[in-house]
Amino acid sequence: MTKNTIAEKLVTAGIKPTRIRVALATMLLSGKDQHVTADSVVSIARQKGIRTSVASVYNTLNQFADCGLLKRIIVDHGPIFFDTNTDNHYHVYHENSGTLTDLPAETLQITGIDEIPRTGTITGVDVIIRVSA
Amino acid sequence: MTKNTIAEKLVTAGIKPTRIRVALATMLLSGKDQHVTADSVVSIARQKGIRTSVASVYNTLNQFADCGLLKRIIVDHGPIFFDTNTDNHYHVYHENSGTLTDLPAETLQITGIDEIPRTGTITGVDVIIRVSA
DNA sequence: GTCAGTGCAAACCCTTTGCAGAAAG
DNA sequence: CTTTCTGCAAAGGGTTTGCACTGAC
Repeated sequence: MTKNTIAEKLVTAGIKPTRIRVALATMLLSGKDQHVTADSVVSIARQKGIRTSVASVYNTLNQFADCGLLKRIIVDHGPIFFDTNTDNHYHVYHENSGTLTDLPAETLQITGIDEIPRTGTITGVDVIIRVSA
Repeated sequence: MTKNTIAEKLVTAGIKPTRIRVALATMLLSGKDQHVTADSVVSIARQKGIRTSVASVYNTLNQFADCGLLKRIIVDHGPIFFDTNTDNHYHVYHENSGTLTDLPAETLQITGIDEIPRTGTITGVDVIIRVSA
């Protein structure tokens, strides 16, 4: 049942629901919001008995991100975080632990974005609040 | 004259004004605001006849950033940008060209930061508006 | 049987590090 | 002379790529 809706979600996003894609989508897209790295996904997948590789995980995560099922978050030059919450929202980065937490869009009010000088369309507004203990 | 004030600026920041440090500081801190990468600094420096190496440029830029003379900007997994404008401000990232432009702090009004749930102190608020042609 | 998907290993880019030589006081 | 700085080359971390194998229709 869940598997069906996950597979459908992939099809709707324009991705063929293959074995690992469904496996990773089930891991990532059917539970609660989480921030994962490619490495953590490989570990979790293997714990669950899913046989896969780093390359396939990167391929899959990038496909998911490219079609809007995941959001990429860049906080520093370390690993890229993938956010399963694709709603418009912001992030708090805890520098000591290297972890992220979500900040719902309502928490911050940002005005003036429409007035910025630009050519083209805005594809994203990334806000990261860095905190240190 | 300029050299003296640059050297003094380094001393004030707690850095001993050595040959490349003064050379790079002169390149970066005495003109107008710019966004550079380690690689671009090496190129520019060599064009100006300054003999240096990638390692020294990284060392120097990191020292400058650590003591507040430059700001690091992370936009993606590519090279780190160093911003010579250390005032509180935000950025527009032009995805097609891979370039950054500044957005003065007054351009955006962000309210609600004080109310976010956190432990510790806020060490930075990074805002990157991504635009694509 | 065909063709996309997968996994391994190697390549890749950017950054940092180890160490010997150079420079500054 | 001593100590720090510099530069080269090698190592390092994270991601992507090339290519043969697998698996689904």
